[in-house]
Amino acid sequence: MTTEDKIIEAAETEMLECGYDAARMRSIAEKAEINKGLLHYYFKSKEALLTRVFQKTFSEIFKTLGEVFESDKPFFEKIELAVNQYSNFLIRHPRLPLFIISEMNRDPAKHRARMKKAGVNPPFGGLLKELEEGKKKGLVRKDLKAEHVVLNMIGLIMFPIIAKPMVMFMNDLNLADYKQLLHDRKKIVSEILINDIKAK
Amino acid sequence: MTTEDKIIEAAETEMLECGYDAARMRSIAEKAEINKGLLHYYFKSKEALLTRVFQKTFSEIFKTLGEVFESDKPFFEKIELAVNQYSNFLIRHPRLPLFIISEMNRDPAKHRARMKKAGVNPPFGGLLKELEEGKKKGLVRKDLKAEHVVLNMIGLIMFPIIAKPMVMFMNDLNLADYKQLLHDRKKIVSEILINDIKAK
DNA sequence: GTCTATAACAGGATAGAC
DNA sequence: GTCTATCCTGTTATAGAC
Repeated sequence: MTTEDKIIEAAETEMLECGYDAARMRSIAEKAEINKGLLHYYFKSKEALLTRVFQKTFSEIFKTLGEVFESDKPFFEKIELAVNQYSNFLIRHPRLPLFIISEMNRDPAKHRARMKKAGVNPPFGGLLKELEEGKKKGLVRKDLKAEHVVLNMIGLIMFPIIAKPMVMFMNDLNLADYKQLLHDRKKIVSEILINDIKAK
Repeated sequence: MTTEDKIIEAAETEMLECGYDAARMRSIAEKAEINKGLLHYYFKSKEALLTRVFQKTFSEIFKTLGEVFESDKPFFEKIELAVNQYSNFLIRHPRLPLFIISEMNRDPAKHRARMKKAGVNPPFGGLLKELEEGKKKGLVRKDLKAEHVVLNMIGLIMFPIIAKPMVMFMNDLNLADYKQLLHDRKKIVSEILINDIKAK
C-alpha cells in the first residue's frame, strides 16, 4: 500500500467521521502514520484532498445501484435486489450518504463542476429503460415517473441510516433493535416500491 | 425585538447556512448587527449558542406533524394533510432537516441528553393511537408498524429537500423544474403512504 | 449593556534539512 | 520521499473602558 493510498484512506475516514469542516489535517496525518509535512507534499491543500475523497465516495455510492440494473433478472426482482443490495451497502457504510449530501450542499457549484468534468453520472439508465419496457408490456403503471421511483427508493432506504440517532431516540431503541429495524425495512421498502410501480 | 432575539435569529441563519463547524461567531455578530464582545456577553460560548439554536429548530421540525394528528379529520385525510403540511414546511425551511440530522450525528450523546432534559418528544402519539383504532375498524393493514409509517413519511418527503443539489444534477433540472418536482411529490407521496396503510 | 482591544490558541500551509 | 521547525492567518474567548 503506497503512502498516497494510506493518505486517501485516512482522509476518507476522518472526513466521513467529522465532515469536511471539522476534519483536521493533523488527524489525517496521524491516521496515515505520517507527518503533516508529507501530507502537504502529496496533496497541496485540504481542498485537494477533499476532491479525491469526494470523487471516490461519490462513485461508490451509485455503483451498487448501477450494477443491479445491468443484470438480466425479471424487473420486479431487480427492484427487490436493488433495495437489498443498496440497504446492505449503506448499512456497511453508514457515514457515506450524509457526507455526500452535506458536501453537495456546502458547495453545490463546485461539486457539480467536478462531476461534469469527471463525466460522473448516476447510472439510472438501466432502470429508466426497463420502466419504459414495463409500461409497454402493461406491467408498469403508465403514469409512473422514473425520477420519482429513484427518489422514493433512495429516500426510503437512506433516511433511517442518516438519521440513526434520531431514529433510535424517537423509538427508544438500543443498537440491536436499531439494526433489526434496518433489516426489517428491506422487505417493507421493496413491497412499497413494487406496489407503487405495478400496473393496477 | 431584544438583542438576545436578534442574536438567536442570526445564529440560526448562520448555523443553518454553514453548519456548526463552519459557522463563525464574527459572522453571527455581523448578522445581528452587534460586535463580537456583546455576543459573548449574551452567550458565553459558541456551544451555548448552539444549544439554543438546536432546541429551537428541533421543536419546530416536529410541531407541524404533531398538530395535524390533533385535528379530528378522517384518518386518511390526515395522512394527506400531514404530507402536504410537512412538505410545505420543509420547502419553506429547506436547511432545517440537514442541520438537525448533521448535529445529531456530530454529537449524538449530547443532543440526546439535551432532549431528554428538555422533555422534548417527537409527537407521534396521535398517529400511533389512530393506527391502532384503524386496525380495529379494519381500515388499516393489521401487520403495519407505526415506526415504519413515520420513517416512510419522513424519508419520502425529506430526501429530495436535503439532497437538492444532487436531485437537480441527476435529473438535469433548473430551479423551476425542481420546485415543480417538490410540488408534484406531495400527491405522489400521499398515495404511496395511504396505499401502504390501507387494509387490502 | 455595549464597545474596543487583545489574548491565547489552533488551523492550514511552507521552507528547508536530510 | 520524508522529516522538523515555523509562518501566518483566523478562531474563540476575555479584559476592561465607557
